[in-house]
Amino acid sequence: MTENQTPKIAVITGPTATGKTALGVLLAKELNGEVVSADSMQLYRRMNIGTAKPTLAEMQGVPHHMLDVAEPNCPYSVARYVSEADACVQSVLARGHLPIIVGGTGLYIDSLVAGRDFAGEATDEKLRLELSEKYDTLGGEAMRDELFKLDPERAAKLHPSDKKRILRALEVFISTGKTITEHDAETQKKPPRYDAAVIALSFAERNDLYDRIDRRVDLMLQAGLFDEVRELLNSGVPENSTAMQAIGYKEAALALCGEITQEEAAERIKRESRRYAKRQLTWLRRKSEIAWILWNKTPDFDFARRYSTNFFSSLGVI
RNA sequence: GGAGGAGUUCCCGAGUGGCCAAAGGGGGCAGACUGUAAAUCUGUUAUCAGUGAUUUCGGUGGUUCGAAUCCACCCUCCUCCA
Repeated sequence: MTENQTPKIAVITGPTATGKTALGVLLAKELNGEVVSADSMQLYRRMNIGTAKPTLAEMQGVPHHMLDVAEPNCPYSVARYVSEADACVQSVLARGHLPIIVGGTGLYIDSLVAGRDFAGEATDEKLRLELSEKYDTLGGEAMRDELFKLDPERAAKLHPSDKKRILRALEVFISTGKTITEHDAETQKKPPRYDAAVIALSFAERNDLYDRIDRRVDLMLQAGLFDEVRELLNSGVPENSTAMQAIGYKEAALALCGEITQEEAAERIKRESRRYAKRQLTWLRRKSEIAWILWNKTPDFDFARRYSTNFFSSLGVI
């Protein structure tokens, strides 16, 4: 009786280092699922240690999608993620399996679930560069004023320093003739692509999360993060590529070229990871429909498995 | 033992009589977020109270209408001479 309903899928998210990968595999095994990763950095090939990408052993035979789908020297985007990940989800559904979205990139998950459209076809690098130079010479106020004439609604929401968003809003208008506000309104009108049951993992105490992050960074360092980054750099991945903006990678790159010590790099990686986790929490906290599992000191996967299963079945996902 | 120098709010660090709860940076906390999102941007950061009050600038006294800023003594640290 539910043939034409919005497909139901499961989502496991949460800040970094909370056990999403492990829980995803556990649930996939139990619920006949396949994992679709929602991680903006794990999708790059040859970036394994620093992204905490699941190893073959950790995957335990569970199919994982959206891992290793791009070269580190090519830019990726939400738009591309949505179309590729959506194809994966569809194929999982076609196989009669449960798609389990696992990852911490909030924007990717939201966009995939909503089936969001993005304005414009491909990015026009030349236009982007032009706008960027204009911004740098004229300043944020002037550029925001310019946007105000085209799209006052969006301009009012943006801070003059918010270069990326001001430029994107301008870029959308120039390349499509429509304001980004109009685009947003249109895509918001569409019904969600999927009916997602979202579980978020975190720790009851912020300090426990932070301790875990620190410990994991130490493990990454021991596992050879610096070597991994050196290889990427040697293979010609530019330092300003999107992939190299990943936490752990940019700091390691600085240490490798001697700008900072390895100790300093290690500290920065920890600090940036903690901050990242905080931003992830900010993103997730405003979503009311999320079911949170808050670890007490250390993950309890047996509890999480039962809790998640109950939650999914109560929502008719399984 | 002698001669200099320094101790500032979570940290670094400016501040030499009122405009100082104290620049700036870091860190923390909070927020935003629709084609770079592990990115980017913003706000806030002594305490209590709704424009006010209270406690801060190593310690204790003092000068002054008024001190982080001046004086005395004390404590701690650094450099140099012995």
